[in-house]
Amino acid sequence: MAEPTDISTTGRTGAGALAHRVYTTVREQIIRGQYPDGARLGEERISAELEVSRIPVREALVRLETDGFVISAPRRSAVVRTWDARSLDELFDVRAVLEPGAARYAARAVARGGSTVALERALTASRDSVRSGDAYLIAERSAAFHEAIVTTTGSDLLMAQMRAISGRIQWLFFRTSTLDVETAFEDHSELAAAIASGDERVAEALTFAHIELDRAPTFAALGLRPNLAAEPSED
Amino acid sequence: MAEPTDISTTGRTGAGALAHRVYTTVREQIIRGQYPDGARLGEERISAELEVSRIPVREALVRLETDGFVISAPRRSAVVRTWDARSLDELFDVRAVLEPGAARYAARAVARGGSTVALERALTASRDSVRSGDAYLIAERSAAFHEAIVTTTGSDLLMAQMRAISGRIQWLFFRTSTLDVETAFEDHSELAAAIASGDERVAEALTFAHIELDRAPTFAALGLRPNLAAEPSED
DNA sequence: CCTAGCCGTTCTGTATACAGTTCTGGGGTG
DNA sequence: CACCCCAGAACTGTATACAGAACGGCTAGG
Repeated sequence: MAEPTDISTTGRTGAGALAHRVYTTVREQIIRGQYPDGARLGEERISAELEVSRIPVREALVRLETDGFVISAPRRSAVVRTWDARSLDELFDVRAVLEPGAARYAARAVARGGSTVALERALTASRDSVRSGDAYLIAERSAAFHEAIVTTTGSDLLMAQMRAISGRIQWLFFRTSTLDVETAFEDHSELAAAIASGDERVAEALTFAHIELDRAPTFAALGLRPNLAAEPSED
Repeated sequence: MAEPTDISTTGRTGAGALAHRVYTTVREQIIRGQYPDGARLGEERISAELEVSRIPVREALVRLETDGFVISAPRRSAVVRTWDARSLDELFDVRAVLEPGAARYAARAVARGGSTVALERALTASRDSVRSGDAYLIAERSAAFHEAIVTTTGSDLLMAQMRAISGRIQWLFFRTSTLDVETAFEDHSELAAAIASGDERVAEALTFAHIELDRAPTFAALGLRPNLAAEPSED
């Protein structure tokens, strides 16, 4: 069963299908690291590769920019985004704000009779991916689980906010797939249970901890150092 | 002193200027309520009115959709968004998650030596707008103040998250300009002081209270009832 | 050998054109 | 009188075309 691709155009052939296909293709290639960091993504080249005109490519590039995969300046080619410690810290900061709050609302929604099927399905899919050992799939499903938490809140707007960073999260998970995926899955399992229990504070706290405890290992795996402006650096 | 319009294209003539102009124009018209709710925004009609081709109009409509001003389905004209109690509640939910967190990071940034000039400037501009009595200006400056809190964090990503809902906030402020703007300004003043003091918890708590205490009056001013799913409705 | 300025190439920004789909109004029928 | 069907109109999705700006290499000068 094809899950709705949320974005304006579903996967079916027809309206917006081309832009969507371009978006999906380039997005996966970037996540997989097929393009070197900072690679230029000329509209014409992409349109030639995927055999569409430049119009759908333009629309895809706009979405890729809002998703943080490329950076584009006026009159200049879009380039694959390069990540530094600061951007990564910002991502964790936003996650630390958004996801715990979402978990809180999710628990509240469950306590009020909301469904947890999305959460359970995402957890199951995540478990299967771990067993498969496919790093890309694991990253995709893991990011999808975090999205499912927000889905459980039932808020479209919160979901939109989450989607805005979900791509970055998936990218991150793929790049840090050397980390212990088993433990990560157990964390997710606990998290889902907490939300399903309906306890807002536990769900919120656990989500916050899950994210913050992942910050240091992620930086380590990427060979970066957290930009803790707290300690005055002696540069 | 033209403040940088943040988005890819600055206000200056040149690249992206047309799309930006279309975006700004239509956006203001929607906020001011020039279009009836649900009005259809045909690409061709807009392009004719503003004397540009459909291409910049398309790009503007995409941005207007992400900002929540219009809703568009494939092969159908974009329509001005109609707001209901649920969407409004979702907006307040997201604000209650995002803005307190932002205030916390803002206070932290200040405590670590970050600048508060953006905050102070926004506060001053807000005060001036209140004195002017121009409802649109008040709404604009008030929304800008909330953005300034996020600016103070120094996080581009957090700022992007805030911008995604900033338009909705401005729309809301304009529609509820019957509320006591003096009190709102005093709230903002307190908020700025709390952030400037560098106390994370106070800044966070005050922001949360400011938002939540505004929820009920906003609904009342719009003639809606909060969608408190807590109480089982007898429909 | 290195640096600065100029020119060609490449690419984006925008306009125009066409095909397919959706909406709307009128006419016909139960 | 109400409902359904159909044809024309309107609109979006996509392709192609052209103008102007940015980038890269080449040449000239120190």
